[in-house]
Amino acid sequence: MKLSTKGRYGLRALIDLAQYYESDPVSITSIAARQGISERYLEQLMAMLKKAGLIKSIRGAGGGYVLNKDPKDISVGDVLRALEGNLEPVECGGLHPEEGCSSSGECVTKYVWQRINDSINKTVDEIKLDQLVTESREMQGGNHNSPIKCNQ
Amino acid sequence: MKLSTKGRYGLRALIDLAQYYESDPVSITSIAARQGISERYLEQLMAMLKKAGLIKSIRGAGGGYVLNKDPKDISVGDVLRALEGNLEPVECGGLHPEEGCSSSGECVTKYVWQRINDSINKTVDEIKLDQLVTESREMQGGNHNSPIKCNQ
DNA sequence: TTTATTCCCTATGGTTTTGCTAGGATTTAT
DNA sequence: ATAAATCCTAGCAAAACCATAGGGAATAAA
Repeated sequence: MKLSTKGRYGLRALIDLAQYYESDPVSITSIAARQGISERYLEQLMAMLKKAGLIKSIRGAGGGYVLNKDPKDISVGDVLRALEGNLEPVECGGLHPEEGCSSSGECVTKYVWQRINDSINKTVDEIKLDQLVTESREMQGGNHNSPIKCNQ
Repeated sequence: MKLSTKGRYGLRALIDLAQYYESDPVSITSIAARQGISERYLEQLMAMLKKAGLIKSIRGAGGGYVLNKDPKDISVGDVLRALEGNLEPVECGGLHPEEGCSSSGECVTKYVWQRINDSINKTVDEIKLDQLVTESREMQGGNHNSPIKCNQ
């Protein structure tokens, strides 16, 4: 029941990127340095986010990544699902009739999984990147320039 | 971001057990047979549930397990946490000051993880075993005696 | 045109977790 | 005694996780 480093690092990277929305492309090297993440690993995460249409890339010197949408139109859910697959702790066949769960009719836990799945998706979809950028700017009003050492 | 078989099987087992609340002890063998779970594996799950104080055991012939509390006082959260550890997808140091996250001050994602954690815990704590037992009885009003083949 | 910078793609390997299986000990009703 | 149960520990194969690594291709600047 844990979110992997994909989701954790990836969200941090995308919040970082969102701070530069509508300015020059941001390189993996710079994001990795600020966030304390392996460049090579971050590459793979960025590829997934690109594939999901959340960011686009500019190749060559001076290139990097930029957001593909306004930060207010990207939810934490979009980011995490792009990196982790669906966020549902239980993929119950009974919830998706087409997958045909043989005991869907007499299954009680089905409703439990449904409620958990819904609550997670609702929660992450309510939070948009622009809110996080704002909060981040407020925090960094002070003058602490220390690099982020947080492992989350 | 998946619930392991511990949580899935264990919850089913405990709902099963809750159907026999205030009657004779129920053996692992019978629960395992009804739920289609390995006996030997279920043993280990029951040990965890016992350690958490949710059930108690009666040893020897004719023994088995019984709930240790009224089903209305056991939440799905109690069961899942007993089996999976905490249900928080991200254990962020910044949320538990005593663990001392060095970048807690400037960390934005902290609030994201907090909201996800809270929503999951809230959801699972709202659902009590007695509700599930009731729902289960309503479903089985029909005459479908088929064994459960659901893998959840 | 050359060179440095940057993203792109694929493969590989160590570590940890998961999902059991197994053996044998202990307790209790008959 | 015997059978029916729980209890306790160990072990292991498969999968998932978390990177690391090598080389290629595109682009911009010198």
